[in-house]
Amino acid sequence: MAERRKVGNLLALAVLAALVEKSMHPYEMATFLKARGKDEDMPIKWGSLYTVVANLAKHGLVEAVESGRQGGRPERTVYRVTEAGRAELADWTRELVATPEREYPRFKAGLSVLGGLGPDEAAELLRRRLEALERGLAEQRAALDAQRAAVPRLFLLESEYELTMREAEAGWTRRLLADLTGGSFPDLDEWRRFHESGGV
Amino acid sequence: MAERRKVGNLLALAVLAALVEKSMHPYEMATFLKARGKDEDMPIKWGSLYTVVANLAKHGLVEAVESGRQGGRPERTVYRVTEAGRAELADWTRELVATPEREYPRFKAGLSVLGGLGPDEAAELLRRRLEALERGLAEQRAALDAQRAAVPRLFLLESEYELTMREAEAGWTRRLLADLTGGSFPDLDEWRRFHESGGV
DNA sequence: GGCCGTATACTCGTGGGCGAGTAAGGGGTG
DNA sequence: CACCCCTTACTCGCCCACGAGTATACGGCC
Repeated sequence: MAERRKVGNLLALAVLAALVEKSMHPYEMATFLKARGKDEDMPIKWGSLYTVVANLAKHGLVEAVESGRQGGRPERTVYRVTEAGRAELADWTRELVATPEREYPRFKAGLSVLGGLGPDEAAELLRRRLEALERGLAEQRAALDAQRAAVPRLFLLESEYELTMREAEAGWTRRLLADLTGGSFPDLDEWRRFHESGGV
Repeated sequence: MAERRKVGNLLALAVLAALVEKSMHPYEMATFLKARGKDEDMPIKWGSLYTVVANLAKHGLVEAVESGRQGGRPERTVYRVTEAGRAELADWTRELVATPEREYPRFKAGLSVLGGLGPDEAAELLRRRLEALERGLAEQRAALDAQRAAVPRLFLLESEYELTMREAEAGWTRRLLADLTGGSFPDLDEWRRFHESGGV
């Protein structure tokens, strides 16, 4: 296949996107990306920033442009995105948007081992999840509405998307819970018996 | 905070769940888990299996029970789950089910840098995603229906959940696409102009 | 009966990710 | 004017994940 991405960490995507707007030194990227709230969109670990920038440089996607020092502060290296970097950013974006990838949410892993617990505990856990989910939803909805006035929709797509997905999850959980407590879940007794005998 | 999980890799969760059913040696776990299709539920890399089992052993969650050889084959070490292992499995399951965690689907990352592309290309990419999504949905629905007859619902929850989420994603994408092509997306012209001037 | 492909069963090296550590300037306060 | 803490700006080193490699045996086919 088309050889794997030179730098796979999504933090690299954020860095490229930032450098397209303006050249920066790493620490500035961090504040810039935090201000933009990009760390809400991707699993960003700031400890990886310098490694990632170095890797981008190694592969010619960014390049050092200036390396001055101000006062006695540690030296700062300002980076600029290269043509190859722009191309990589565009290509990567295309891939991320056009190609749905198999995702592995942790909840799915949890569901797949849920049988090990009893049905009553399972229901209780789902209730807890649903509550947390609904609290979060209220917050997200409020935050989105607040931003709608100030920010163009283009920059709210991620939040819109996440909100929609969370709503779907809450809906599914609510239905499952109803089946479980309403008794319309099949083989409930078998599950309970199996667990009470094989369990702890 | 309650100190991080001893072994964090989700493959460890699958291994624990397998060993609760019966003691096994690592290679057998792999075939067992593949047969159960657990690699659909979690991002499992088989290259990590031996590392993960060793780590579980190191932390006392599983223990070696027998280490014989059959014929001239390489030595096989059979592992059994310990009491601590059972407890960890139950606790981990509870956490995964009851606590919604902030997830970072790659599509979200893609959306967050979509502005870098023009609106026309964006629409085209979304169209491609939607098509792929719908193809996948048809398959998943068929597979689920086929299993409904043979497998208790308890073991189909992960698939049900995933199906629901994918449907929600397809729905959102479809609506966004309609807004984009129907002209009801705000600031479309600004976006286009910005891109045509600042772009390549 | 010899050959080959596939299943069995691991081993190992590298490379990246990430947390924790470091160190100097600035500015506010008593 | 001395102290201290927060911000700026990185550096380092461990550890784990994972891909690629290895080695034997069994079964089937010609």
